[in-house]
Amino acid sequence: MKYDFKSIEQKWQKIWDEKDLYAAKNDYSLPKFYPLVEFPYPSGQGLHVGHPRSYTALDIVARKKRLMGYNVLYAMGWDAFGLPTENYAIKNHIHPEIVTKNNVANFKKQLKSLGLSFDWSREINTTDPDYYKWTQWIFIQLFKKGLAYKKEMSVNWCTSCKVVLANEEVVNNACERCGSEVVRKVKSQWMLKITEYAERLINDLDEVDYVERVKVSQKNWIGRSSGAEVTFKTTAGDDLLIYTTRPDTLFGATYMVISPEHPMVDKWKDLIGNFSEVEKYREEALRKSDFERTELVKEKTGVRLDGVMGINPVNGKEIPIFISDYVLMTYGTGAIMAVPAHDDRDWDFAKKFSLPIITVVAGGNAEEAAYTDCAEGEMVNSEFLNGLSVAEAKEKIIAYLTEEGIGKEKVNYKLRDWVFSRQRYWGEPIPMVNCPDCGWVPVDEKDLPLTLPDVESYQPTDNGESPLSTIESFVNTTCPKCGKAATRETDTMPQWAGSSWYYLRYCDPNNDSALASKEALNYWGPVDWYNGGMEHTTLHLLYSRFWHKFLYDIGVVPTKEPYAKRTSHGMILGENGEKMSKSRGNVVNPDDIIEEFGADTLRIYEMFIGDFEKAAPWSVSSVKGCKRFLERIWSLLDILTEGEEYTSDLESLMHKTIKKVSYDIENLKFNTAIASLMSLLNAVSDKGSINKAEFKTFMLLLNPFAPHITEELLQLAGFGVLAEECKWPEYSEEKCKESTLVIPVQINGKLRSKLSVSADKSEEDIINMALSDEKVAEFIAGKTVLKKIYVKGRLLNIVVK
RNA sequence: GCGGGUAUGGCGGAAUUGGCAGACGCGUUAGAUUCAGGUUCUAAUGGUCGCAAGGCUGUGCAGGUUCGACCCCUGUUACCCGCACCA
Repeated sequence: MKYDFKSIEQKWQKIWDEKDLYAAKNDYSLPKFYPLVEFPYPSGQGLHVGHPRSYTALDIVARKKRLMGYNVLYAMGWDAFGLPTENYAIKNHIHPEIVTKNNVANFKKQLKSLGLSFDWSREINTTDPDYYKWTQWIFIQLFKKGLAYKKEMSVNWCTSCKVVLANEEVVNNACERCGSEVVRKVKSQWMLKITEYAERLINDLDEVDYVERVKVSQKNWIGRSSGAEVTFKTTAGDDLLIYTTRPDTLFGATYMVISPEHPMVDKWKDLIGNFSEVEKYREEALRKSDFERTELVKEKTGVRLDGVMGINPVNGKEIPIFISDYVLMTYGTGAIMAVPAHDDRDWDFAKKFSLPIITVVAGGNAEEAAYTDCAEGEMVNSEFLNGLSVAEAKEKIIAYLTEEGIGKEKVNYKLRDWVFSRQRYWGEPIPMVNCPDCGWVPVDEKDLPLTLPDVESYQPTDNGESPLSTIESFVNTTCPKCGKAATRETDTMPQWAGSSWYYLRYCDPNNDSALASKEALNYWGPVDWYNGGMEHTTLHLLYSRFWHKFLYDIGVVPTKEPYAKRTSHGMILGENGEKMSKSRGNVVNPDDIIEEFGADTLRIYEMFIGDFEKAAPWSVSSVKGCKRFLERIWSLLDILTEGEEYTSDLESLMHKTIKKVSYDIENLKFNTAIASLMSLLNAVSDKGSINKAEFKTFMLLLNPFAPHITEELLQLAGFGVLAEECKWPEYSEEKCKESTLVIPVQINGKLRSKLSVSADKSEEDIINMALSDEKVAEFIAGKTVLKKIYVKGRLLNIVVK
């Protein structure tokens, strides 16, 4: 009989669907397991072969856990708001809702053809008003707690998308999505105060099981540094507040630098002798993009403010003040003290402007370079700090500054607040009303969802306002508080909003009185295992952790962290080793692979392709190899014999394979799990027969990877049950052991012989056997045996001279 | 520049975490089956010397620790990813 994958896969997908086999049970007494994969943006291009890598991996975990008796919630949905859909709608004059609907239908068909065991009854869509009702509800809660606020600010404006971008979405001063130039523009924006959670977002990483590189990138993104804020007096009378991570070096501060945007520059206009020069520099700096600023990294620029001097608070010395674009208004206080002896940037700057360099930590050579890595050094030239270590000096100076009232310990973060407004149509309307008397008032919660109005044109306006601003019936409303005429906010939310809490909705997707019931959240939360791409490890992960923590604070969710475990898969590259893209012409369409080789082959291949966490290039011939493996599995039917127990020559291998596959699935080592199943197949082929007990175990081990063919084979072999009704095979540690061992014998670390011994032989026996072994004897003849090292069951090394 | 990572056959990758390097798969070669192509089967396959038994050598490079190093330490090179003067 031929392996007809097409009809087999269709048959079983239909059966699974009809039996609703993978629906998570609402029986909260069962042990639960909640795996999660990032829900896709349903783009017009359809599924990419990268998607199934993640989905199949956790599908394997989900299927295994079900066989182990867990109640598993594995669900899928659509992160469907977003620019590409809107742009497509504008271009083709089709409502984004229709575009979304079509794309979703296509994605769903594709996902189903992969045989993924999603609970489709829990499907969600961020553009569904029943869903975004709760996205809006969360926003209102944030507003009520003072975590959403409006701010007039200079924002990144994409000249092509005509939209404000978050800092995080700007890459090299170009728009992350379209690559166009980004310029600065002042707008009033809704902001979310994620910075208030910075400390907890770092600290609570200790409580979760994330792969290390993900933790590191979260920490770097938040960027905590601890130091001190110090007040410097000036000859102008005004104070300058600076931030430093090295307050211990205060005696080495020989000048100050403030950001060109610093408000004092204007305030001192009349005092500054060279103001026209200063103004010119400032204009240049403002015009420069961040990218240009970075390109100038080698050469420091700046202008001294003539007529104003800073005063070092610890020794009263007057020091010059400069403006320079290497100091950013957006970080710290926008002003620094410069210690050229112990900071590279300050050193470069001091050299260029011939400023004094005072060493305050002994050990370096201030003439050649800044001595920055000086934690071990001893303080010098620092009056009451002399002789102390850097750490002691830090402590003492902070105590001194605090006592004198001129400074205090201070922690800073690179993390900035989240720009939450988008001037686009295809997003969740921000549910706020601007009342001339009451100010910003949230829409009454009972009036949620505030739905997107139906419009003709989604074109963004040239002045940068949202398309919603042109719809009077939407804009004009009454104040929910006082009832007077008022206007609505017309900006919409960013795509990150809907994806920040979707995993909560899966727990209870149809609830219309809460985002999910308490019982459901208590039972399912937190997500046990979340897998996704490395590209989402800073933004999406950080935003959703922030929202989750907020929801925890207001008593909505029971856990501090949303995801107990987070892993990341590597990218699938084109056959040429480059990133898959249309322009490179190396895109592989999963539909074609399924059509030609079948879903099981695609699943096996994507899991076998290499280290799950690393990028791997596509290879058509390897796909064929995986198909060949399944063909050989299929022909096991021809050599199937009766038998209720494992046969003695396969018993140990069966147990070892169960152990290996079980371990590997839990540890992201799908490639070696498959390799061990291939080895088992080779052993069975060599033997020429497989009995029913062995066959059943084999099929169950393979089932999570290749569910269709294994269901079919189990049925054909007369088991007559769904894999789902079976138990995951168990192994015994005792039976993994072989009765005879092969002990390699080394002489001076070089392999010289191998001994085949029964497993119960003692160390002494083995050494004696080795010494009388022909080859060993040859190599030790005429030499003195110095040492015999025996590693139990592993190896024997004889050291001779 | 900073942070993280990687380097193993012709290719993708294994190596129980200091104990037989190259599992498993692809590719290649030879043979069998086939009218032929494909499929399937059998065998070989890091390099090198050798008719062979076997020897030597081999995990980016240079050292070191160890009975023993792909694995640990020091230095170095190349590449990939992230961040961009964060005081």
